[in-house]
Amino acid sequence: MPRRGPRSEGDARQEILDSARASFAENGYDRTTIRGVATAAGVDPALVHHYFGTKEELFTSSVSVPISLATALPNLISDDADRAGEAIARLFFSVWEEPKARAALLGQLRHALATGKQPAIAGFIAGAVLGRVAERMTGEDRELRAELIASHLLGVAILRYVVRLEPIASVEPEQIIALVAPRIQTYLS
Amino acid sequence: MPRRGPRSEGDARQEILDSARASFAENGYDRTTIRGVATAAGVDPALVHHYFGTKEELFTSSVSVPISLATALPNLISDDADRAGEAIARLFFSVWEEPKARAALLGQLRHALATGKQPAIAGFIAGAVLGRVAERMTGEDRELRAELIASHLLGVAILRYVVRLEPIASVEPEQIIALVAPRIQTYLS
DNA sequence: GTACGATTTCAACAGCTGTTGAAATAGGAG
DNA sequence: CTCCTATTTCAACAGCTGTTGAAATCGTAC
Repeated sequence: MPRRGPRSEGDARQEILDSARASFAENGYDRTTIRGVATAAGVDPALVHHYFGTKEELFTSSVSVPISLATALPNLISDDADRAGEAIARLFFSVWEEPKARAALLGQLRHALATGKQPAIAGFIAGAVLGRVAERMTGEDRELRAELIASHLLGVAILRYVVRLEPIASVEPEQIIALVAPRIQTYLS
Repeated sequence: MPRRGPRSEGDARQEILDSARASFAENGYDRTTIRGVATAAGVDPALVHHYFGTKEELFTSSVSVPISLATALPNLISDDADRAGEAIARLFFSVWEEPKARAALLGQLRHALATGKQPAIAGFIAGAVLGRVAERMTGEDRELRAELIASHLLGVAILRYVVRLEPIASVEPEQIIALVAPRIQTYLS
């Protein structure tokens, strides 16, 4: 079945993307090398530059996986206000426990933490999550309380997925949800 | 007044230490270069290696500032159990709001996050803080609840001092304490 | 003054990095 | 077969990195 363009398109390309995503998540941005990614993918370093341009573009391409967070969040709060905290916590883990999304989020998180610049993480956390949550909140210090919710979940993600501190790293998500959800709930109202 | 050894000891040495601490806190470990530290201190790069050995040793020397956390924590919990959450939050900010300690902690935090290895941050967070807190706690999941307290404070530190997300970055510490302390308190008992 | 030790600098090494341009290879279209 | 295009590799560049050893500078003791 002949087609226009390369027949095996996306073969080596996909392997490069997967290797890059894994390395960015595991080693962080600075310690990820083009040569390392190429070797892990079994190709020449120049091929990485051929498909994706610079290292920063490779990073953007590899950690950009569709996250259903932004669209799902508003419903959580408006639907059942009493269990919104639990719903947020559950959604948080449903995303982070998926291997591919976890690797992508780890890459973005470590990159934002390494550079320390707002644009990277502002569009990541603030834009996608915080804004949606704060919109539906009421009372004083809406934005600050929304950021406190984010800070708690962010800290959990770091201790569990980056630092892998025990026992929080190996415990079942439900056990964490049961503990965190009530505290999130008190921030919401 | 002649003394044995160099009379101006600790002059350039101290400037190197300060420049290194500032750079590790501002740029992280990987993006901190010996040449950059030397230039900021107004000395030759070789002098940095003369006083401190390798880059890792320079890092250890510059971010090791005495933190009063470990000794102060046990008292906080045993003394007034009802306000232990507030006391912990207040102690947390009393350390982080001091510029020199903040720079040192930022350096250690970014280093631990960049490498992702447990030894660095395990001895830092788990050893110094979590152990002391968990010791005084009662009930089920002591360690997990202690780590959840740590995760919240860790997230606050990252959003406020690393990412500098508004409004949490510019708000008065007391305002954050007033909101965070009650949630910490519920984790304790 | 000379001598000596600490402080500081010069110059350079070997290694790794991102990146690039040209060359080689493949596999289907005509 | 030949041609063409896409895929892939080779070889190398320029730059920055941590690190080192020898040389120079400085201040004090004698």
